[in-house]
Amino acid sequence: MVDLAELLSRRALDVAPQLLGVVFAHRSPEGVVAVRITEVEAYSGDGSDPAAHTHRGPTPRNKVMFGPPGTLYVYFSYGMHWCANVVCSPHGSGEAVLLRAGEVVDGIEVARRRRPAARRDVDLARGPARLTRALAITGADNGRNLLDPRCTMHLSPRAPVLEKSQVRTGPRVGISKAVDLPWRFWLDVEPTVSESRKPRV
DNA sequence: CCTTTGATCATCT
DNA sequence: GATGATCAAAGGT
Repeated sequence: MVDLAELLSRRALDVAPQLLGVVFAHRSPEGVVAVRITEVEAYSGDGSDPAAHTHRGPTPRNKVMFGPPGTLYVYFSYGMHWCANVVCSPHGSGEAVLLRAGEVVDGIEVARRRRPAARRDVDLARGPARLTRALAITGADNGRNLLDPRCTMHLSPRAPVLEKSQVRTGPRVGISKAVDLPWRFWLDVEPTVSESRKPRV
């Protein structure tokens, strides 16, 4: 429905729900793995979001988050995991959307090999670090731009039309500041989003 | 189903 | 020196 470059030219809070249903594909020597995004979180760079990595200004780690829209911001978490964000607009504002979960829609055999601990296929990319592992995203990919046609990773150029009732919102996960802001978005009736993380309304 | 705990280290204070 | 945008295994209910 919406052109990708145009979509990413908006604020993270607007971009986040519109990334739901978009397919993230990564081709590598092992083959292509593609994931349909089912859960995201917005991190705002306007100073209103103390949970954002950019809240205290640029550092060596977060500098790519201040880059142009479409940049992939990948950071190392809890001493062993990678998590991936898509940088939003305006350029330099430090806004991004964290990719939290998805459904593997292509390359499932490769994804299973990368995620041997997953007991069920819905667990392959359920969780931000599981998603990066299924897609083989690491710190080496930090700073790549998804809008660059030469990039081995890309988002499907058009987002699907979603029923408004399909998009749910709630608090973000795993943070200690701004815990009440409802800036997490996910697709309802989604087995790739943990039931315990779907607050009742 | 749920809760607890260990793993493991870059980053920032 | 403490924290953290996490995960998986283990044990309890």
